[in-house]
Amino acid sequence: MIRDKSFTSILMQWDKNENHRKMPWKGEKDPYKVWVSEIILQQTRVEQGWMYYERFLIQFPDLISLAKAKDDDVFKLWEGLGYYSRCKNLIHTARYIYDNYEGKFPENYEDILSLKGIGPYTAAAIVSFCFNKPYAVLDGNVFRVLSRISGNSIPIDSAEGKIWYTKLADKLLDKILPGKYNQAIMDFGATICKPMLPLCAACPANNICVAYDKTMVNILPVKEKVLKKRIRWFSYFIIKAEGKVLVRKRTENDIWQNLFEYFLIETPANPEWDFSAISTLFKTQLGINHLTISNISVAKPQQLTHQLIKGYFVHLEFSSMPEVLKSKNAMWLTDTAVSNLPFPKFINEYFSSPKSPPALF
DNA sequence: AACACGGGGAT
DNA sequence: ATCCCAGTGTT
Repeated sequence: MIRDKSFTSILMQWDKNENHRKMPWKGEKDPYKVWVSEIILQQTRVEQGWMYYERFLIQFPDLISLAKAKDDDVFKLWEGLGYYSRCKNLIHTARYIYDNYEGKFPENYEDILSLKGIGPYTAAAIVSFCFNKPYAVLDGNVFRVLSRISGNSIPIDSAEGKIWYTKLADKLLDKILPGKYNQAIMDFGATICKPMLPLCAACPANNICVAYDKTMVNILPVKEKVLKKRIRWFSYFIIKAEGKVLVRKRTENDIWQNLFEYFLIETPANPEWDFSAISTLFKTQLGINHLTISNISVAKPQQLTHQLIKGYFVHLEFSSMPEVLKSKNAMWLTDTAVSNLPFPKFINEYFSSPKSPPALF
């Protein structure tokens, strides 16, 4: 077992003298801003979230402005950041605090933990950073640092591991300066005790680090869960009629919930569309005699955490809006209206990347 | 307890 | 290719 006190004092000493990491939200005490930063940073690299944080606070500088915002405007700011349920919960919780706490962010750990989108990590971060309360954060950085200094190979994603690391984190927390300590251990994990190629030779804690002593640094922390992946085939039909295009909001319980998309046909395998097959499909399904396919492109595949999305983009032109395409969430919109809506990267990529020449069959 | 949820950067 | 990132909600 490691000598608890020494790690804490080593870390605080390192933070005071050698930690030069700077971030826009560091030292922030406004719980609204800290909350926004922590939600943005969930499972997201600091560098990736940085600009999103700054843009978010310009448009929604306080909780009131967020509570009164339109959903799609907030999602537009979140566009491209991923994990869109974070955005949904952010809106929901802003309105909840506005309605139930008179717009003032709660300061009690349990109250904060009960809010949608806020789990143990984010609640601990908010109360320690803003109110200096003694709650230890436990994120990917902390798991890694604690696993290595203790030399523990219990999987960090097992139930047993979570309990064990929670206890150790609570024990090592600096109870006088919990906010400083929490910030320090995450900075330390991000800059010294990195996942790959950690800077062990320069590490101020290498003399008490069990993993370093036993040359186990490269195998810790241990994870037990293996990611399952699947391929999905999305064929998008960009259907235009009377100067407008068919768009719908993704409301189903699936990826990209609350983002928008074009008319989608998902197939269990590569559909290998060609002009004739698509024409037949639409003529039979829609009872339409005439349609024009102006273009078919192969989509750039997109790798998500559990899924690989592949597919096609097909442009169709109708002389008038087909009745059968007026479904529940479907809307016919102008290009201007469409440009203000949030879309998945899979779709934005298609429109932003040069397609010369179009990848035809 | 197991699983889904995005996108990007490093190795 | 693979891993992992200032995790959380759902089933």
